[in-house]
Amino acid sequence: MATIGDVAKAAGVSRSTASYALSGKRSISPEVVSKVMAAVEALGYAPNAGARALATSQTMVLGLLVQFLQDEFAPAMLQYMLGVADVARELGYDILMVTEPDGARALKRITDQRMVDGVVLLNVADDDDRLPVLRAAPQPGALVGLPLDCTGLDVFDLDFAEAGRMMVDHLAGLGHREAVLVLQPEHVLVRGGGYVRRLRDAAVEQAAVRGLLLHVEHGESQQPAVGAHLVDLLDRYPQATGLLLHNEAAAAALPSVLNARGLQAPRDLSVVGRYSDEFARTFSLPYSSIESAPDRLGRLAVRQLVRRIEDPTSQEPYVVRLLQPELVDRGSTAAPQA
Amino acid sequence: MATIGDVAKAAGVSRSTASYALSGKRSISPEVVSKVMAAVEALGYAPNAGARALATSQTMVLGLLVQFLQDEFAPAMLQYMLGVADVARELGYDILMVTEPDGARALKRITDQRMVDGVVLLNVADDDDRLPVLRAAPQPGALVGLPLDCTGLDVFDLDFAEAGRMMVDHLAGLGHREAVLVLQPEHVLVRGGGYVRRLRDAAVEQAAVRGLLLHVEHGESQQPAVGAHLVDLLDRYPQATGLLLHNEAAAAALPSVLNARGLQAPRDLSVVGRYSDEFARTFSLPYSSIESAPDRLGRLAVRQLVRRIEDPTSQEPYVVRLLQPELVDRGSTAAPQA
DNA sequence: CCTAGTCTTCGAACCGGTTCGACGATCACA
DNA sequence: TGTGATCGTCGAACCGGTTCGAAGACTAGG
Repeated sequence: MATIGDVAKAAGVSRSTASYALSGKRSISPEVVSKVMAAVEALGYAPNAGARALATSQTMVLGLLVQFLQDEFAPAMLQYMLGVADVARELGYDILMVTEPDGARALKRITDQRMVDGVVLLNVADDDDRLPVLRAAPQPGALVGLPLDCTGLDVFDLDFAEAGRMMVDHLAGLGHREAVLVLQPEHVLVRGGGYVRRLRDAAVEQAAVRGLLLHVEHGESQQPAVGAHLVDLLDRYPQATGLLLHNEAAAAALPSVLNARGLQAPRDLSVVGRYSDEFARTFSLPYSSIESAPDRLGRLAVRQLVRRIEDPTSQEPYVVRLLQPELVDRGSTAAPQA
Repeated sequence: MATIGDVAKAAGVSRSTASYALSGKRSISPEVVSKVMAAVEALGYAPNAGARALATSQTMVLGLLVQFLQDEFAPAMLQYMLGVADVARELGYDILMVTEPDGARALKRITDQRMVDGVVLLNVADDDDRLPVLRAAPQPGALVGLPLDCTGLDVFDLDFAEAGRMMVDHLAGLGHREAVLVLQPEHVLVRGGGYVRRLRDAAVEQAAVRGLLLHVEHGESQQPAVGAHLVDLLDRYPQATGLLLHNEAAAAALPSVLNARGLQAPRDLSVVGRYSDEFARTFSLPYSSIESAPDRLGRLAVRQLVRRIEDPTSQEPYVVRLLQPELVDRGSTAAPQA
């Protein structure tokens, strides 16, 4: 494989001149530049990433830490990843994907060894054990998911509290007086999934304000338990005219459950979910939902991360950006029947 | 950040001695080894990946080339990726994930720049434009997906022809005389998705052998077209008692379609799919199916790839391994009603 | 007592880039 | 005609590891 030394020799110049001709960091005469370019072409030269990383202490690689936790919905994670990968490439970075269960150790490894210039953490929990490692690392990091303590980090997430309020307002505004809120499994909350708590608490509070009787339930995440649980809920709350779903698996399972009972939304039940449009299309879900915008979050996180990488001296304060949720109307809600 | 020079100084030895103490490639006295270890611990030393890559010409990173093509089912891809990532880490490798639409160029970039020690290609098409690049690269590669020309590469895939035969045999064996086979969209075949062709041709041939009247149809991949198409099929082939699905989106959409018509499997229709068990659980699909074992394929590919990386002189012949499909019985087939 | 061999350790070179300081040539200006 | 910039290029050092050859100390054997 050709090195820059070979290129220099072929062009009849020194290594440093070849380097400057390629980088443009010093002025080099046009003739020399074109001779160097010709040599590059002829030899098929490509700079060695390791050598360049050593010399510049930049790898042009971003770490992407994903965790595929039991009880969380894997396909949803993919959308964050794709957003991240997309915009990273646009900005000239490659992605080192790390899926190890022990995220803290993996993070320590890739930052200590200088494999990456920065890191994006997905699936951040309230009290995520990766955060102390990230704060101690010399590379900057960006989070997708809001932890309890955000100091020293750029954080991006959906405003789940606002999402909870929106769902409640939407149903209350249509005149509903009783509804059921199906959350992620309790598991997820206990493990530190703060987004579940934030949506729940805000929904409960807003329900009180609007005079909506709201039954809060933790759902399941795997079939057939998801379906059975939904059936059970329909039995237990026969008065409820609204259903709020903060649980992908439950949303995906709902059509069959309603079908089996001969129920239709919005005729018999108004339904509002919280999932991405992409998800809705994949599962052909006919329910209005609050868009969770995973790819947008991933993109924002990378953009901010790269800004920090490329201007390390910047005193720009750390951001905690909570995206304003939007309700996508798919016509699954209406005023309750008299 | 501490370098090996700092470690050496702290331990009172030369850099080379420190290196040998850590790698164990030459015998070093136990006292010196423990002094070096202590220094490593005290300084929090971790070797710089770039420097090590430069010196050893090994990056301990594998490239993973994924393509998220329109009309192909994205969540299915995730499972291949997870299998690959898992076993790579077990073997000490990290994963550089590349999702660029122009896979050939991306592959050239990461191999030319020596960012990876080897490459796994997912989603390989009949006449994949990444293959010439891979064959010309100095690093070995492994494919998941069978192209037309396998020379010089290790290839892993499900035996789709056998899968087609198995589906047909299963229904024919139960006494069915007429069935519909729903394939991936024609798009996928035209683009070079050989697995569609292989399954189809084998199914058609076996249907002739077994005297089964088989209607071959290309399905859709997005809602609501998928569902509409299934409805249309039920109308067009009222005599068919069997349904074969080689199309994830169609499988996912089928429950609602059957429900809406008041049909049940296997009472009214025998159904056999071709998707992974993981997929079946996620979508709570009650249909028997041929397991496509994506994570197993990913794991096999990485194991073989790493074997090649670690023994580059090996004359071991290239393998083309087609996994024997297995039918997972979920009770959705029965003898046709008289 | 001398020599050959073993065990540890060290110094130097190398991997392939980037970058700094210096140097010679050219040019404008006094 | 001498002086000071400016331009283009080169050599050398450096990034942080690994590895080879050699050298010194010590041991064993003749």
